[in-house]
Amino acid sequence: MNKRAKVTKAQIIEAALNVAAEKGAGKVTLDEVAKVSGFSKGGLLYHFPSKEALISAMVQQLVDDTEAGRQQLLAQGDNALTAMIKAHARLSEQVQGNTAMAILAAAAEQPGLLSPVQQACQVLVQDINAESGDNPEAVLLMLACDALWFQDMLSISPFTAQQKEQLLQYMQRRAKELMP
Amino acid sequence: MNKRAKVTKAQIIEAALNVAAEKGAGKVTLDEVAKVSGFSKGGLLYHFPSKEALISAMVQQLVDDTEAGRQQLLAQGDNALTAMIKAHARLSEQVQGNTAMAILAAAAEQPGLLSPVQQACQVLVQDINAESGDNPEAVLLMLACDALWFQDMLSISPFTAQQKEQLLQYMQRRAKELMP
DNA sequence: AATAATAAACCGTCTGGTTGGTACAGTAAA
DNA sequence: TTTACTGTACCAACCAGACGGTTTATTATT
Repeated sequence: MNKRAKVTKAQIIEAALNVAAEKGAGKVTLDEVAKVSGFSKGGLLYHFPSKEALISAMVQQLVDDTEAGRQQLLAQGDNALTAMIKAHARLSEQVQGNTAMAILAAAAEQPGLLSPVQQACQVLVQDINAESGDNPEAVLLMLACDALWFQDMLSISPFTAQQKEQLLQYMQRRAKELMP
Repeated sequence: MNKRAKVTKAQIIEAALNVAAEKGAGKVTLDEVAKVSGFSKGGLLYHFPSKEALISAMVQQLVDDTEAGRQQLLAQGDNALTAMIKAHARLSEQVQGNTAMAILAAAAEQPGLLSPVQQACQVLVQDINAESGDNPEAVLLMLACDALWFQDMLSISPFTAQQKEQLLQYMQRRAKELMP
């Protein structure tokens, strides 16, 4: 059934994300994902005809989740910058640490699987540029936010949780100033 | 001999970086590095007792190179922020694109190999905070610069080369303003 | 409603290939 | 003679994917 298949696919992706988060990006193997998800390897390959397809789906889901969260914040009245900052902060907390690192590292094996991420970035830049009147300060804020996220992703953040919190608050204040 | 060994090690690391840049992070195998470097697999393992040791050396070299470039700029009279921005820009051009992505992705397989990177980041933040009088704007600029580098690394930059150039120029102007 | 037919979802094993690493005998240089 | 390798042969583990078979759900037929 269509619905059942969707649920199964989601479960497999979730399992893959867990494997990546817990064992590291290099350990995302079909066998391991099968074991964790509870489905068989054959079942995996029925839904995702190749490992690449699975990783691609993982990336897509991350992008979709982030974008959905951002849209929700926009609908609540936040400006593009603020929404982005909040969405990223939320994502950083979501699964403590390295879920996304895993995806990116896995995707790095097959360059090109990150193109959905790039597209999402482009949309973001356009939104922010449009709303800020091409103010480079706004783009800088966006980039700084990205960097915090990248650092968390790779567990190389030079900041304490407290410092990061202060930074994010400062950024949100700044975001309100910049957006008319 | 010590000198000869050093040269050989450097050649092996360079070969490994090339493999990573050309074939992707996941394809950095001992056999491939041996083939590209011109040394035998036995030779590799003589100098780097494990793959982990090799990757660790790759990361360390990247960090050292970047830090050396930054120190050079500092010695020439640039302030900490400007030096950092220039050093990153240089690094982005250096090997067109994905050398560093490869290192990071490879390192992601063995979490913890990135700790030299984290340490380097901490030093950077301290330098910039000290020199700017803990101005959060300076940290923001640094983060934005980081983000540009991360984006290049993963080939997900939403900017054209021209746009990035303009951004970097804007950032350098801003850096001069912020630094007394 | 019972049954048969068909398709979708899923299982578990097998295979061919790759990988990191070992062992070791031998060669060349310093 | 020690250091720096070469080259080969080898191994155990791992891995992606193929494959044939089995169960479950849906549809068609009687």
